[in-house]
Amino acid sequence: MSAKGTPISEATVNRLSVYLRCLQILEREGGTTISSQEMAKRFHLNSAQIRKDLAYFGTFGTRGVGYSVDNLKAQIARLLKLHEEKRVVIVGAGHLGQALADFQGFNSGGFKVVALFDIDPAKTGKATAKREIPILPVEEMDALVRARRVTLGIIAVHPQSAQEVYEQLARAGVKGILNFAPTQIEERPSVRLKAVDLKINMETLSFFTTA
Amino acid sequence: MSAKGTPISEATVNRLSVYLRCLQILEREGGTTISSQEMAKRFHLNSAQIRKDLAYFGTFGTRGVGYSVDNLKAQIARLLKLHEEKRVVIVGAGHLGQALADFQGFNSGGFKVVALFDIDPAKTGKATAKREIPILPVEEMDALVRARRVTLGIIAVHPQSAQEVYEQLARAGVKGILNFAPTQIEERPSVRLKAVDLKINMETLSFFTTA
DNA sequence: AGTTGTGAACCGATTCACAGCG
DNA sequence: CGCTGTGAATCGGTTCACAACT
Repeated sequence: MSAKGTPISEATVNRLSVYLRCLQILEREGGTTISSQEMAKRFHLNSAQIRKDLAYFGTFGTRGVGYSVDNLKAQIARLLKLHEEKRVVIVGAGHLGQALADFQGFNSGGFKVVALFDIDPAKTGKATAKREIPILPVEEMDALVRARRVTLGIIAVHPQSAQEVYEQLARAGVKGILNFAPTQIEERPSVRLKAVDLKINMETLSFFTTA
Repeated sequence: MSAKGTPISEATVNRLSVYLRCLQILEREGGTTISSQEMAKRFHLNSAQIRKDLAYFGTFGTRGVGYSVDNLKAQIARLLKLHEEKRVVIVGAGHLGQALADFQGFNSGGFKVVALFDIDPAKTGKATAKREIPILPVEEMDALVRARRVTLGIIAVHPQSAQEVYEQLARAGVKGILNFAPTQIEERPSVRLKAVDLKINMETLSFFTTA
């Protein structure tokens, strides 16, 4: 069963990403084969859930043996569409935007940050410290997104500008947007939005904190 | 029913935080009373869910009328334990750590970042740009956490050091930790851990992105 | 009349347990 | 024999729909 039968939940996809990371660790350790059981024990996961998550997408294991680390890693990367480089732009070149631009996780394993944008002329014309990613004026965003076929955008601006930046990114043609501004964005159907709301995370942590 | 009957889910608590933000907007607009119905429509929520979420904690509304914006805001803030200032330390004074230290959301509404820590002597001894939060050597962390009764910690270091920082923060006595390092941390029961895994978020976004 | 607070129904996701296969 | 893949059972969270109340 290769894809279109079941609607895949976000929880399942998050776990695929976790599995991918586990497999990378196993590979670095020289492992070649792993069972769902072993993997579950090693990384505090549930073996039935691993098997079920994978089964949504196909059959990747060998009964009586387990999974080939190498192969499963490649398969999951393909499922997550990380097999070919996805280009990313970030809007907002404050500390957060610069941190994200230089973040290893956004510049490896299928992602590449091609530019940062800002309205402040004091920030533009430079490049980030670590990876020397260019910081450009927002006016150039649309053209660059089209020219470089950028598919992902990150919003790292103040909440007041987040909606406007969302529209601009959507118009330019990105397919997915990660929003770090602590505000609710009015969505368009054509662009997938995912919010990383730090304030909500912090407040939830506060709740579960016992005196 | 004030608290101990039902185990509250993280999803419910996340929504409390959302409700709080909505109420702040309503208050700024001068609203004094709101029904779950109106609030749901205004902010794309579900009215039954609002009522049920609140009902886990008590009865806050008036039948036939709705909720007092002011009162409900105060009640939710209390539930989230934001009624008195919670102090926060951040470990890792890279761009991410500095962005978080100066983030408005971590310096208002019940939170206050008291210090950033780093091992790099080139970074310590200074302060952040916007809020002038002091950057100190990690050796001073334990003492400061104890002295200032810091209850929350944020890990903004490289994944290799995350586990060690977790232990240090736990030993110093913080009650909750937000982890930004893209790695699985081995937890202690005494400290609540919440991970904000940017790589996983990005990969999940990639999955749901249609070519 | 209008809205809350809530038991019941529903729905999706997780876990169990085993048949099927290597 | 061991492990995968999966239907069935279970669990938890969301939504419905209405009785209770102002």
